[in-house]
Amino acid sequence: MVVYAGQGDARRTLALLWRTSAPEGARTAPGPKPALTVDAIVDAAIAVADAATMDGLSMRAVGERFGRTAMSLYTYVPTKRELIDLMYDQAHAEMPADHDLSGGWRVGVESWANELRALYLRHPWLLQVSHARPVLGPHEQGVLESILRILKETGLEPTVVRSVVGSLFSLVRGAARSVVEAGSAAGTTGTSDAEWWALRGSLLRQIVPDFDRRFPLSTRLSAEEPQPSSAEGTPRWEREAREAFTGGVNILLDGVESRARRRAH
Amino acid sequence: MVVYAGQGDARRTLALLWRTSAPEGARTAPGPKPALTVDAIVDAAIAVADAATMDGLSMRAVGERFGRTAMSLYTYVPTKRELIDLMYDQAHAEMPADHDLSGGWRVGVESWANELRALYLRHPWLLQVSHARPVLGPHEQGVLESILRILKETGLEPTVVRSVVGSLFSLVRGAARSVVEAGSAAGTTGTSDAEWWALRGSLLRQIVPDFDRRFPLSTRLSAEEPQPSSAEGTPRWEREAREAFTGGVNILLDGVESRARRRAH
DNA sequence: GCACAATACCTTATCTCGTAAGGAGTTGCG
DNA sequence: CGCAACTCCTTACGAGATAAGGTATTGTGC
Repeated sequence: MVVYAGQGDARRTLALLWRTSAPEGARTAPGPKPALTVDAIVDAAIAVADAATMDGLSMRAVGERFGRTAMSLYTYVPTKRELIDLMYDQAHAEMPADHDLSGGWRVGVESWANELRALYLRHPWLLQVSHARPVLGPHEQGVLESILRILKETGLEPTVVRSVVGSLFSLVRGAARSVVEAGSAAGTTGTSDAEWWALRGSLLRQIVPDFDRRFPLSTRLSAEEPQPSSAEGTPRWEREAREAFTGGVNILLDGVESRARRRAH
Repeated sequence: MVVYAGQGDARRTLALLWRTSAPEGARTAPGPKPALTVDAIVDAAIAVADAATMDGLSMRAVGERFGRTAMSLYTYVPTKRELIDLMYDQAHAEMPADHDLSGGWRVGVESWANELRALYLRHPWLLQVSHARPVLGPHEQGVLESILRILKETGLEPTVVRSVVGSLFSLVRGAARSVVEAGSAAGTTGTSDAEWWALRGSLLRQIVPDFDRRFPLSTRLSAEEPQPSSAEGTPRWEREAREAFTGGVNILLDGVESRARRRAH
């Protein structure tokens, strides 16, 4: 009845994350065998969140995937929060464990970043997982270890590595966020993104007639966007967002490279 | 009864954001005068969110600040979502409009980034505002205009400017996020951050005995953290986080500078 | 001054959530 | 066989957003 706040929770959560509960097949406890597994529940929850966004993720919805009630899940998972932590970590399992370093660390970093970005785009709800505390699960940890393995090649000192890793995570999350936002904005109203922006723009101009005067640089910047007439393949904003992202990563890596060179005489 | 989804909402929201409703004092409508204003409600909501985090932000809680019911707010604001958008934009009004450029663009960018980071730390709930669609309010726009004014000095082409701006926002948000997380993690359990990490670490080592072997680089990196024995002033993680942030910004700006130089022959 | 209509605010009700409490059926072990 | 552990269910509660509709207030036209 009493919830062991903090300590007890942390231990239980960590045990779940690292799946250190089942002692390898030996089942000697009475009572019905569990019909579900934590893994199955986590997968189902991920499917729900992928399909219906984070708002649609309710314990009832997850339970329904198994023809069960919401309450049945509480046998496997203490609260919804822990379930979300598990989902978060599980999603990171999709990242490849090893990165090809034959092309040099710079190529490695770029591919790591692109893969992480793609992961976030596949599971946009990841961006809404509010890390009130670090998750510390195996797969999240694996992603960290991956980038460290790549950056080891640079020979940079730990302080710089920490900065770079943090910056890379920020860039990836930020980039993914803006794509997801643009996509969902377009998706909600049913209009294409071009239409949506046009509508939004004309509305803005209508409501704020002196916009151009008040924000000349913003206006100029968006006016200077390349406007390819063709509308084939991936949407324009998606390509643009990707370019802005790789551009940002590249600028950062320029900085990293100059430091690495400086260090190596 | 029918909500004009998308279009109607967008217009109403934009009108609220830019406060283009009151025609300057001329009130000729019958009925009781409004006792509240949108501004007052937004300020109250910000106060609630500052004090009680985003979870504590309920329409009831905001209404109570005026001795009113939750429903009374709906006269001023269509839904909670719009209220949050208004809060988001209003908070950005705290950013200074002009930045001193006498120290050069590099100093300007750094101070802009630091101020934005400080804003996020003052209002951590900003990080939880899920931009299902861009807000496009005047103050958010002002912040964008500010950084563009600073970056204009670099003379870089628009594509690069876009990348840099996006990267800066990502870095700031990411950095703020990690500080907020660390702080709330320490705050929730009542333990200090040092204790919290120690506890977490020993728990991890207990539950995952082969952690060091599986994640050698992560282990080494955190072992190499500077461990000042003194515990005075700001917490260690806070200073560290700040250093990692300014470090990241600096690395990025190194990249920007090299491009700016390259461009200027 | 008075009826009317617009308006602000309230009460009530609905629906959705997470999850506490307390069964009821299931199953391995002594 | 009976106990005890275990899974899953029904029911219930309280909190939240917000729809519907009622009531009181107040400026305008007669």
